Amino acid sequence: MSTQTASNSPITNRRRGTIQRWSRTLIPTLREAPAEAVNPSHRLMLRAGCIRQVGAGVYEFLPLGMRVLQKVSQIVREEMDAAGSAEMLMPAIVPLELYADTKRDVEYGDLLFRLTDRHGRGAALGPTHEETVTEMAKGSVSSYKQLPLNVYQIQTKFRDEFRPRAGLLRGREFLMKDAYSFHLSVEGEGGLNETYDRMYQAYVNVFTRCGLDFTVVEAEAGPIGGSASHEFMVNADTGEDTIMVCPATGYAANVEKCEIGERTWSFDKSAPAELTKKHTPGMPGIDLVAEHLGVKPEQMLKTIVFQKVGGEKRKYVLATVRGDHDVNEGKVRDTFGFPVEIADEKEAKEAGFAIGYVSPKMVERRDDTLLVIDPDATAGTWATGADEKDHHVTGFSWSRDLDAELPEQGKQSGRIRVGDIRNAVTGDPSPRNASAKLEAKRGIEVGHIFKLGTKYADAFKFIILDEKQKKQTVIMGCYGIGVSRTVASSVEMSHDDSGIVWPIPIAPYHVIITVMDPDKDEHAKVAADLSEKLADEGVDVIIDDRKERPGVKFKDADLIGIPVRITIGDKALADESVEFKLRTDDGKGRLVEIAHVVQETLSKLSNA
RNA sequence: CGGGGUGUAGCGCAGCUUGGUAGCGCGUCUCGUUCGGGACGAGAAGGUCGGAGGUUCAAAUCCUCUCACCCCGACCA
Repeated sequence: MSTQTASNSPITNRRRGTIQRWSRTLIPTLREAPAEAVNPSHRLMLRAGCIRQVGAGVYEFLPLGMRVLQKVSQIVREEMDAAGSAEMLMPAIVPLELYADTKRDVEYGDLLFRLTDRHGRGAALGPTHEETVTEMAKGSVSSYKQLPLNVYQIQTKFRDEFRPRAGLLRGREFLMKDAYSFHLSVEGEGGLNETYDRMYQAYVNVFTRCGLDFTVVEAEAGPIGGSASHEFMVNADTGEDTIMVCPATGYAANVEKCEIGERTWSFDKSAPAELTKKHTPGMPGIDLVAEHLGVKPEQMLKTIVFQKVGGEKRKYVLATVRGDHDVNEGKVRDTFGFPVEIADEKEAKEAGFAIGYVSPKMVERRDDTLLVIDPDATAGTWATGADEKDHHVTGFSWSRDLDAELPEQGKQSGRIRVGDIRNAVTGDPSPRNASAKLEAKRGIEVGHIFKLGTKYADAFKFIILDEKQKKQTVIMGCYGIGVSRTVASSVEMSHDDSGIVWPIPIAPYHVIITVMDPDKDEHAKVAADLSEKLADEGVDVIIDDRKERPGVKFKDADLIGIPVRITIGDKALADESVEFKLRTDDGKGRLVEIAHVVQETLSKLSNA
């Protein structure tokens, strides 16, 4: 064992590496993964002894997993500090009174873990901390001279997800970095935009340093408008999110937000087929009906009933897209400029909508109803609902069968409009380059930056005087990174049949020294000497000193994914050498003279 | 919250239909032989069969209730 202390100097950041012995830490690797683990990251992190499940969506980090979590946290910390954010720590327990003004406890609903203390006072385990930090800032920032301000914390967050899944990817308890900034202006020096751009760059730095393959996408716009929100997505086929990418321009957006390039449209006047009513019992869904009628989903119209949010009288918005497309609520909202939500089924039925069998013709029967049609759902004849339970029609033509004024290109103002209201799909024209086509990819959201504006400052009446002695509501931004999710995403992105392949910057150890025979003094001595020298250079080393057969150690080394493996055995030692192998190399590695191993390791760790 | 499924040793599973002393593989411990990609032999430890109630001479097995976990969907600042 080393007698040296962990750090060489109290004032430099030069960090001495860690030396750990496998036999003296806890890395319970498994040959078989628990049956419930389906995702690669979940399976492999369990098998590699990184984590263990304690309850639904609740995991403990064992020493190996903890080291990765710490490495990611440290990178986040360094980049946040460098970008001018100051670390702090807020409580996990948030008194319910803090939500009194924002009503987010209601908004969150069951997602909030609630608790009651012995005095009957209500509190929540913080799912995020906008309220807490706004209250904190309001109480301690009283002058414009203290702004801009940017603070962050790395802390466990709690969300009682309906359905936790995929191990660390969607847990009910997870480690998150959340930052909050405060400003008096959006533009200019010290403004929100400046900090937002710095956070954007800091996030790019963080995920690049973590060795992740990621895409920054535009996300649902914030209240201030413009490109007010970005998500950082790790590229992985197993991701839950769909992102759309334009290969020509680099434009990338979450499918929920992705624009679609210009599409031509017209209301075809030809009507080759007659309008015929068909009995389609118990078939509200597109697929069933299409099969029953013998048409393809893309020959059908899908009409979704939305209702205006707020307002005294119910106002309905019909959104019609082609049967194989999905309506995008945000785009429907933007068409008429007021927020909408899917209509309450019971209420809509009472109002006369045959939910499941609705056709666009409902717009001509009701004055309180608007209609928006996707360009791809215009020309041609269609199968659609008959506005009557268990019935559909075929041969529907807009120009022949709708007794209402249809919009024309470039001239839209009435109750019926044509516009982009659906989710983009692969092959759609890019919004930035008419001749390029969008491609869909899968991603895992690991970071999200957001311009909040005055939402929280308004709620908390966080107002301070500017230098002209004018009252200004403070403008805020918030910036999140899912730290534990980042760890899991890395495994999703980087693994093979043998196990995890950690990127060097977040690997729990940089080097594993596999000692073939720990009982042999020579083996043990070379391992000890090498590890000390590597640690002096800042390299983290684990010595596999277990009395196991070589095959077991090799398999485990691959499973836990350490980037560099140094094997100490008789054959190599006879040549004053050890075997040197990268996790990504095949075979048993090549001989490197002991005198050159440190050099070789450093060079591989810094170049790879 | 809707649909489907599973709870038996640390992990993976069989046994349940047809009630009758709780089993297999891996792992763990001991001894021996082995020792460069998850060795072999012999022996051992380890389970109130998720929990509660019921039926029965007898329940892992049948019945009722309950809890937990997983998967699909809906949901996800």
